[in-house]
Amino acid sequence: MRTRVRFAPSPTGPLHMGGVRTALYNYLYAKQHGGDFIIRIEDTDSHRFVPGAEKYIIDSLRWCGIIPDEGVDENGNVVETASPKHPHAPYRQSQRRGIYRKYAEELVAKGYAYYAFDSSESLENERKEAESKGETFIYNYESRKNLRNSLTLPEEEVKKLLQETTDWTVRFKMPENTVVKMDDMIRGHIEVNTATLDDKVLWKRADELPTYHLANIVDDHLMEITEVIRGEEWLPSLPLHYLLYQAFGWKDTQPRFAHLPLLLKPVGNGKLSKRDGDKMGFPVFPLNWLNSDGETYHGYREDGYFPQAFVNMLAMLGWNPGTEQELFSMQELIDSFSIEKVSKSGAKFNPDKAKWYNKEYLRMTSDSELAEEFIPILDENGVTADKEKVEAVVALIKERATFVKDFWGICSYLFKAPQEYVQKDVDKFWKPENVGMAFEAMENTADAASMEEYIRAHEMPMGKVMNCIRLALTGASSGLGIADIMRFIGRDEALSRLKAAREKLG
RNA sequence: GGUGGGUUCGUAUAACGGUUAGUACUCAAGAUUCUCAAUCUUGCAAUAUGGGUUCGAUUCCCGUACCCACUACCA
Repeated sequence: MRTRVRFAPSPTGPLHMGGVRTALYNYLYAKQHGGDFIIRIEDTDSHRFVPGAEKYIIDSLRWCGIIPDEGVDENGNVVETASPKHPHAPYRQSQRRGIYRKYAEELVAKGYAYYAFDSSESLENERKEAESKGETFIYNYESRKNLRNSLTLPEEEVKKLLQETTDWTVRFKMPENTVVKMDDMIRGHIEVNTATLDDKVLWKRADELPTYHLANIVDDHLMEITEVIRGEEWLPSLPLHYLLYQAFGWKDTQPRFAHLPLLLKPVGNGKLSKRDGDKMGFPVFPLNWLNSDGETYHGYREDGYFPQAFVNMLAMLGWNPGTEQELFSMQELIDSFSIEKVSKSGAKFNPDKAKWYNKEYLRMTSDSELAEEFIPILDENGVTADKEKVEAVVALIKERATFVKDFWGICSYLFKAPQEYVQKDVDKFWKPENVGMAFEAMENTADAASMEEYIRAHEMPMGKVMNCIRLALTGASSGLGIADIMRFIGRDEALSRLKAAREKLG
């Protein structure tokens, strides 16, 4: 049987990095098994729909190199009409609404579900009432006996209500006392007694849409999904899903399940939320996202991360191959991924490690590619330089940077004379005797190499003289080697910077 | 509250019941260099807790503590 997995996001906002990781693990699993990775948009909650979220999700996955085989076309659009490549279209549940009702009614006919006529207000009242007594209201085998549904109302009235009202739902008739035995690819065997579960709504007449549970099971079945890999927040509804497969008689083709651990905040307790990023200065989202109230949330892409670094970091958050390898290309991830080695506990996200990954990828990127990314930044700073020269600069500085955007700050003095000098360094190195020696050494030599020889030959203090020169050339006493700097700016420019410094600093 | 899941250095994790409990990030020190960064070396630092099973438990079982999720006509 061909492996088919799906990523089924809800377009209720930007996809955060935890969601990207879920998609990634699905993708890796599919590719490793030579199967299909499918995208399905679960937009059965019309109230929470956020415009742009669907496109954001697909764009994010594309940026990460997570390309769906089915559900989304080459242009990044969700497929709406069936074709050989996308036989299960449409892939948006709101556009599949016609198919779910009959499945809901099939369950009612078989006695696995029933019609419920309680209004949301009356249920709200039940909840409040229970709460005031310190109890929790649950719609289950006990309470349904006293509520308005097709189990309690006379058949005549049920028929009438079904036809004349639109405020009813189909609820799953949770067995009263049955142990559901389940298996999870990550967590192993799990058992739950149905006595603690409630009668979940499966389908709503009001908008003629299924809820997550029904849509999910029906679509996974119709789309021939073989493994469901999703977040841990779904583990509590796994018994319901098992029971639904059983009720439909789809037990033999039921997918296997894997529930991924959550991504947690770097410090403190709780799961990673979009606010954490702003508070602690790291992105939570793959791409920038502009909120409806004008607020922008940072994305890894815009903050300067390489998509491969982001993906690599994400892959290692909750999974590792059991070896000491940390750097993986997408293909290597595909080859070595295994769902059994995914850890069971939530992982605190570590922003430092994310930066480390980017630094490693920066080093692995060729000077030529980095130069191409750097040239526009040089442009912005009013510098035009030919690519060959930029490549040479990049080669010198790439080990000192984490992001390409760091480059300018590290090497601007190779293109422009410093406008100001770091006071602390001035105090330390700009002393009359040092300045005198610096001038003597530079004026009497033609290049950096001979200058260094001269300093040595005349037994001048190398550190003091060089740092004095560096201060004049770069504006600070830290940075590249003097020889490297002078190779780029030339001896004459160096001398003129020395003179300029003497004018400004005395 | 109830149900389910989880718990190895600060963080991510490794260790098919037998290891001086390993690695990476962070941090600190040293080496190196004209400075800084990089690099190299070294160091700090963990099996939540109490029982049990076993010759032997980080690993298996039970209790406790703590953390997380779920408990909607949301996903």
